[in-house]
Amino acid sequence: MSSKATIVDVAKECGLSQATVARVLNGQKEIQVKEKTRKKVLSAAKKIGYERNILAANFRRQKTKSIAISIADLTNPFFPELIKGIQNKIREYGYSIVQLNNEWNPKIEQDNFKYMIQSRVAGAIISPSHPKADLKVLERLPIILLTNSDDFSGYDTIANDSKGGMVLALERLFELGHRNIALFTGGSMMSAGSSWRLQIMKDFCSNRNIFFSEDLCVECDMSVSSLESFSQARTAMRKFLSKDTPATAIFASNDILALAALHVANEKGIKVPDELSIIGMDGILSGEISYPTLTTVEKNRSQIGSLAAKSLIEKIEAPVEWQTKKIILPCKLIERGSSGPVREKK
Amino acid sequence: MSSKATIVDVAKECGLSQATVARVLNGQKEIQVKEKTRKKVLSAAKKIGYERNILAANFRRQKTKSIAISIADLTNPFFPELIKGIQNKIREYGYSIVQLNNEWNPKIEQDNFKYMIQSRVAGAIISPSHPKADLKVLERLPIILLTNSDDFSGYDTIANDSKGGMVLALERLFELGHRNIALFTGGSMMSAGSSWRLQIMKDFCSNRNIFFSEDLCVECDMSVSSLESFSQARTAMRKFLSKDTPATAIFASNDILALAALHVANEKGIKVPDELSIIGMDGILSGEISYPTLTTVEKNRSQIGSLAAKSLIEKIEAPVEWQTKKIILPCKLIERGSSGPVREKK
DNA sequence: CTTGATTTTGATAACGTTATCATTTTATTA
DNA sequence: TAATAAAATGATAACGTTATCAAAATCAAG
Repeated sequence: MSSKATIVDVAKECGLSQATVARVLNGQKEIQVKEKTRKKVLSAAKKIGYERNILAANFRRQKTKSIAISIADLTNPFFPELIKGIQNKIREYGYSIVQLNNEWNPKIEQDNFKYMIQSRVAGAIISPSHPKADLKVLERLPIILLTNSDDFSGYDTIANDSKGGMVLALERLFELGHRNIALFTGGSMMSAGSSWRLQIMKDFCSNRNIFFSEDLCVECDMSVSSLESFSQARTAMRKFLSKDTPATAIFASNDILALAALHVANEKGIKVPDELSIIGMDGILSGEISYPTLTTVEKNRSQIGSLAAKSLIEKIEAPVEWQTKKIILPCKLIERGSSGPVREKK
Repeated sequence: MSSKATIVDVAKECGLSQATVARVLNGQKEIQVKEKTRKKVLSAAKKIGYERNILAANFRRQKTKSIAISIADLTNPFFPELIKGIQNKIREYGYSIVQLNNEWNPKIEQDNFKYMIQSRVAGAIISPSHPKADLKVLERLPIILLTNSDDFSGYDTIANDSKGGMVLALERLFELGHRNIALFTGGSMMSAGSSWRLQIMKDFCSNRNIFFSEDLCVECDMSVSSLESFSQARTAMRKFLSKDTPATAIFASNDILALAALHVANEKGIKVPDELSIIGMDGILSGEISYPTLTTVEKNRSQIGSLAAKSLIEKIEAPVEWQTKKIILPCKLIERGSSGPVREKK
């Protein structure tokens, strides 16, 4: 009986009607109930050990206060902070999180979408794991996508301005005197071969009239575990160095790649930043504790999470019409130990 | 109407009874229904776009297929892999995850426990954020604790053998010729001042008749963000070095501390491992990509997650009696770049 | 065929809350 | 104080499934 007490039992206990008891106990706005009866109900509830049955409440309302988070891989250092941001925000509104990973598997991702619908989550924050993710199933569900890919026009999206961030890094390197900048990109299913990065690089170099060739460009796969892409990137870096390209700086499209480059540089006795500057992108923990610490273009994941959550809840609770929003947050260049002015080589 | 079709509608559509339709659609064991009617139902369901209402099903059964995960801080590098392990296991059984963080706040933790009860999760995997966490609320709920603290006797627990792991590291250092080993401990609310580590250290040294003094012992707070404890540990390391203690090796009770020591060593031009060996504990990503890479006593978080999930599901679905289990998994010493034989100083 | 056992289907009552009214009590005003 | 408005409470019908039992259809064996 301990966990089975219902509002009916409470009503019996305190001699009030079920309806009144419900009004006191269902945590809604504190409307129309006398202080005296409220106390009566509360003490009766406590006495018989009543615990609210959220299952029944959700069922009756035909909606939950859960929001789903769909991502590829939680061990990607990008996500935990993001989720933390989401969590801290939604706690204020009384929502909770259903965590759905798909391990880059489109089938699982699709199943997760279906689950969202069937379990009547209130909304979802989705980091699509491939560009053609089929969101049609989610038609009526309020969702926010974490992407700035053009493949998802018509949806609400939040993401950092990766392009702007990249330019930020390149400009700073230019300012520091670097005229031979290599580009390390992490292609993934989402970024369609990173071609836009290459384009930005080309534009940047031709605008400033500095040298660039495809030899300065290294590509690695990111649709794998962080460790694996680190390993791939190290191999790529070694190969890159063996070609003796005259780069004085490297811009890497994420911190894992940058740290791999840094690692190999340390290994080969190349002084960073004196002989080689390295700038990454993301702002993960490992970059803050590496030696030297990694200069990076930070994406404020906590802020993205928080904004995504806020936006989503607004959308969920929006009375009628909702204007599709695309939020693009600026990146921030964080200068740490791995970048500096260009110097004469050796 | 699109998302509102119920089994009653499906029944009407195919001219069968509600009960029969339910039998086909509720995903239970495929018992007693003719292939012909099954097909009829399925096609009718598809035709009118029926989506199962898990809310109603859960309500009627008075139970869910969700399991809660309660941890302090998702951005602690320890957890994402753990959760991944859990997720991969429970997917097989059709369960999903409700993610509850408490930011080391006992009040939030307690609220989360209450939420678990009220929302009728099937079970929970809990990493208690302080030793006196009040688990009485969870009385009837199947739970598995991720701890090997003595404060939780009577509960099912799974954890790594930290003590054994520590001895593993010390023994290896001894083998490598180290006779002056410093101890960096990360105290947290959970480990009650790390006194047991100190005890092990003392025992180890006296058994092998090597020098140890409390001067070789450094303590930092871990109940904060990883970055913050990294910073604290760096300060502690600098102070430690300034005392010119003759340590040739450091054992740190977690990787963040070890990486902080490594960082400062790099900074001061101390060659690791030639002049100083460093061994950490946990096996986080940052230690795999640092320079040099970090030797560490690995806790297999993915395995713990997977075992915890398996155990929990067994417990949930156990017919009657359940024998309390305490699982302690051995740690594994992973030798990487930060440890080596002792050498003459300078 | 008939009988009895077995499989398949049907009818219907829950599950515990919230929502909608109707009713009673209390407060306000003339 | 009566009349009216407002606030507080009560009665009761859903919500969409699953579980239980009863009824019908099918099968097996004599």
